[in-house]
Amino acid sequence: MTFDEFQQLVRFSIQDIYRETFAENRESIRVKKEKTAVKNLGLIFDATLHISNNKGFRSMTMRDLSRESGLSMGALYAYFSSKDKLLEMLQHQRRTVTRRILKERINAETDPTAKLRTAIQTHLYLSEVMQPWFYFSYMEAKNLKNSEGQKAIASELYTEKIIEEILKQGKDKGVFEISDQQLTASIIKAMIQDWYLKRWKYAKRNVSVDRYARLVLEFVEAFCLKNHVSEGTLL
Amino acid sequence: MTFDEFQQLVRFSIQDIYRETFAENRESIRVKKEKTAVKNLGLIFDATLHISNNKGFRSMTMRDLSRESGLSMGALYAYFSSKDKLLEMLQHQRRTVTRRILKERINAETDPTAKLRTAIQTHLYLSEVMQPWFYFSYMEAKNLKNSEGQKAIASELYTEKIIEEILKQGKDKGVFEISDQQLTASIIKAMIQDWYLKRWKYAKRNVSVDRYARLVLEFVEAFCLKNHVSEGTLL
DNA sequence: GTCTATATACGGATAGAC
DNA sequence: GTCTATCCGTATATAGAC
Repeated sequence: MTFDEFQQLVRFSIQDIYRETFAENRESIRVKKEKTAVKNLGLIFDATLHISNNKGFRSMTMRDLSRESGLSMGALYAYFSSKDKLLEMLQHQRRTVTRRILKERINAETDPTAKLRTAIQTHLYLSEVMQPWFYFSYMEAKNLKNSEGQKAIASELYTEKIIEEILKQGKDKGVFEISDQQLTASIIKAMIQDWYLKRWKYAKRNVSVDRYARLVLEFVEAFCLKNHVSEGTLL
Repeated sequence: MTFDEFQQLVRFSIQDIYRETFAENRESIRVKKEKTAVKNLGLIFDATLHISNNKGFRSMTMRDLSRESGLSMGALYAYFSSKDKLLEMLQHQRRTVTRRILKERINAETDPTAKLRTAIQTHLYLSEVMQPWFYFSYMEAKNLKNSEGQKAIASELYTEKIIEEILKQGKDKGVFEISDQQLTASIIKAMIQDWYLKRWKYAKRNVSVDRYARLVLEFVEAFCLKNHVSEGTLL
């Protein structure tokens, strides 16, 4: 699977996220006309991610957000009740979408090597489409209050657990040779995360997501595959 | 080299950092008695790292810092002229120490495999001793203003460059088999960083830094070493 | 539905006593 | 060298006009 194929296959757009957000928050959002609401949620989210990812969510003032989104302070509060709620909404949407698509794609595969490859690629491709969201989620996770903070931790462990399970299956079937699935899964996750955490670096160097994915897979393959012969088996 | 050996070998303590900070900022620090100043810088840095790493530097108020450090607001400003300057001091010290020790340890080795092993271990061990500092540096990098922001980026690229150079040497000597040193170095760096970025996770699971280092080395070895035979060569 | 204007509080920084 | 008290700008959030 390449990034292009992924996009054709999954066919989801950031627009869908705005629509979904509106649907899930009909009660609290004071604007009732869907078309307006979805459009403005888009402006708000885009502006929030843009400003926050440059100087931090806490440093972004409501005046900043008002200026960049083109909506007045008053109008902004028709979409969320507080700045913290806005943070929660962004975090929630990112989590929901990730889980749904990851699950969907991995379940489409059967054998461990294919599952592992798909998990890694899908996660990378997803983070490519939603890079600002993933970066934001990671960087602002610790700024969340209690219950939301718990969800952020759970989310971090969620994808790791998925990889761990796949490694375990492969080990049981005798395909993988690993001593510690959990730690191995953690490290694989770290490699995946670097893609959206250091996006600026890779962009500057013209490293495409496909090239990055290939190298991660080569790394993982070299480490996990039994009787690994140079390359190709996992790719 | 194990973590214990590293500590014996390097013999540096966080106390040294406080002393160094005082020495480098004699002019701007209004407190002139070394003993008092070093003690209070310790209290200030510890409190800043503790609070910031839990809810972000921007969210930490001077009142928070005053409470946790045990110094009054007025006293705090005898050690730095503004909250931003405090951020800069922390970033600067972390960078300086890292560079000095990394350079020192790597230059002590000659052949590429030993250099690579030492680079990875030293970085991990350093980040173990100074975990709060490394975490802070990473998370607050984007909150820095222009010139300091540039330094943060340069610092990110610095260690990566070190690894890249080692990989290149090894490739030239025919020891490593890698197609893209730069991207490989990036990924190795990502694995190293995960150790201090997800410290809470590894602590909870009782993963020691030695165990983590071993796995990273196994990963790297599996990928880089020519005619890799199961294990042992790089370890 | 969206705007402007403003209430209210909180944060960084300092003055001046001890 | 350190403290308390306070100044003043700025931030979030809302009231009320349009």
